[in-house]
Amino acid sequence: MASIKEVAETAGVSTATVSRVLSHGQHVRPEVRQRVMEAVEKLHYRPNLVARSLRSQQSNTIGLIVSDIRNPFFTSISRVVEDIAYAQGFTVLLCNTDEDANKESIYLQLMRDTNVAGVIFSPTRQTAASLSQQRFDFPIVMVDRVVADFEADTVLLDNVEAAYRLATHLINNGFKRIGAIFGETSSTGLERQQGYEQALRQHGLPVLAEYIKHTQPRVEAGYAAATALMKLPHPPEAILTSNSLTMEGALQAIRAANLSLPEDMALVGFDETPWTMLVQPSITIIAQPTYEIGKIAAELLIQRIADPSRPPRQVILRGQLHVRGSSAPLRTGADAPVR
Amino acid sequence: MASIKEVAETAGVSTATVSRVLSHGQHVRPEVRQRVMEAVEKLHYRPNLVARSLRSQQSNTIGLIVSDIRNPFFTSISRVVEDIAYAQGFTVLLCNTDEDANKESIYLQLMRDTNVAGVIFSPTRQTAASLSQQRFDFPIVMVDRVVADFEADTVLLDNVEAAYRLATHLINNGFKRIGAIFGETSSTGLERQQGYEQALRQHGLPVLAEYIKHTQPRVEAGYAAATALMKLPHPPEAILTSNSLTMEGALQAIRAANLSLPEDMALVGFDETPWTMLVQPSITIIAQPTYEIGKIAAELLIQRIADPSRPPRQVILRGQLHVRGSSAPLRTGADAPVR
DNA sequence: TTGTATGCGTTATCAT
DNA sequence: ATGATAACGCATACAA
Repeated sequence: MASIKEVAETAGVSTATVSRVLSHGQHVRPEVRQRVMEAVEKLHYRPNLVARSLRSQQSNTIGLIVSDIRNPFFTSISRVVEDIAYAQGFTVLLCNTDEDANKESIYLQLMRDTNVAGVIFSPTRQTAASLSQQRFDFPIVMVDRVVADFEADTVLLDNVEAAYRLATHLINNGFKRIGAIFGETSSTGLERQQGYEQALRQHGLPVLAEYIKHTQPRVEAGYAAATALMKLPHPPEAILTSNSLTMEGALQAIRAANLSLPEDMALVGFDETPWTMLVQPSITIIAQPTYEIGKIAAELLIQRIADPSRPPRQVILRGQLHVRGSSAPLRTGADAPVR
Repeated sequence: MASIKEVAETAGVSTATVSRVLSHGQHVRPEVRQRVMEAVEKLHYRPNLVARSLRSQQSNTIGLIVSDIRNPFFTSISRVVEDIAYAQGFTVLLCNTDEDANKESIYLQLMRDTNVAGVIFSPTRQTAASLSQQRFDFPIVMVDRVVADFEADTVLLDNVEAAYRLATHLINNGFKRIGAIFGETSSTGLERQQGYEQALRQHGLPVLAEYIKHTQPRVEAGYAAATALMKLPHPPEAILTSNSLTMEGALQAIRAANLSLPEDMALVGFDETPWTMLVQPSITIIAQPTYEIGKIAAELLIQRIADPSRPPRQVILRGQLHVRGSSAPLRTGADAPVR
């Protein structure tokens, strides 16, 4: 690979001039610029980004730290982030943490070592709690999850409201005993639990500890939790899940238990996935505006990279409730179907 | 951030010694090493990876270039690749190309500029055709798709065989008029078409051009193609799709047309996704060993980074046929269900 | 075993 | 407007 030095030589100028031409392009005669460009063409010269980064103390890489790219929510976020990054000349370092605080810490370290321009991060509660005591020399945008006492741009769903709406929908459709499965590792799970409890209380329904499960955001965990719920002496009539992975597990469990949806067990959850509309009945969900979330997060980050002094913003988006068959009203009395 | 120079000073040694301690750790007295380590601790020193990369002319970053991370196949591959990379001290640069040769070329350029250690690449046919005329100063492992006249480690499914098996399964179950939707941008689509045609011919069935659609690997494309197939004067009895995205679209189209699966229209395809087992009837598919594919690709790459002279390997894996309800035998005559 | 000095490929400062 | 040169942080050849 040709270096800037060789370009300078074949163009008959100094490396400084070549650099000027290629960077800002100011203060250089058109004729000289021409010669430089020709040399660049001829040698197929490409600036070495590593050297440039070392010298300029900045880079065009942004880190994306999420728990698992296979979670449809993060799959979608990742795609958008990469899109925006690409459009703005940035490149994306992908990091999966599996909700492991240790891995989060290691990746955060890596971000320092590698001199990234900034990071988009969806931290565990554990990491979120310790973040305020740390200093970073790059901006971090929090996505999906909140971090207390930490000045950072943040993009969130209004989780309390969304879960409240979801639970209220169930209640309005006649469900009274509503089990729930929340993520235990993230602030998101906590907030959604709040919304769920709010809805119950407001409608005079009891909040039962045995109806509330906390799990990792994983299919198997959802399956296990739903199974446990169904095995209760007095099982719930509906299950509310807080992410698509546990929702998937819960659906599998309901099927495995040979219960019919929604007569024997209703099911609602978060996140639009390919299958919520393909299964029958289709699943009632709160769709998160993943495109918007990712887009805003990436844009906030890139803005802050450009202007580190800009005051942090917190963007809170609203989910969209899609009412579908899995939570259809319970029919009782005369028009109830024969079981 | 403390630099190696500061560490050297506070430890009372030269930067060379610090570097030695931190790199191989050879040829240095235990006592001195101790002093250095203490200084490192005290200053919270971390080596600057950019500087290290510039100096050593290598890096710990590998590029992953795929068409779309949202394609479940690539989602899965990406996760495994990142896992293996992490375990081996590498980091992953994620690149989506949208089957766009231009974007592929840009990303390949970026890989050069950024001095990556290697790349895992799933190229379009267009790029694959021009790759043999290019030189890269980093190893590339091809995944999912073949590249002619290019010496590179490659990890593939036996696509011809898999599609052959899938089509044969349909034929054995009594389906004679089998439509198909193949990806038009990749070698994979072509190979699967071969297997499909082989199966038809071998069973004395005609290969009809109007039954074969070529599309982008996208849900909407699958929907459109399946719809076109169903609108044919003499529509097929079954549709074979070559990836999960078009399969999803095809299923939507079949539902929209109010046809019942598999009586009015059978459906089979590639790739295990959450929903193939959740929809009813569940979908017959060839499951690709995505974990294995990603793992082997990452391992081959890392091996080659360590030993560039190792002869290239081509690993061809076999898909697994999961027979499910969407391709259940056609019943005719006495035991046919009332329509 | 340890230190000195050089260079990796840029960009930026300071002359000219 | 252009060039010489230093510096970014590190690793290594060579000398001691």
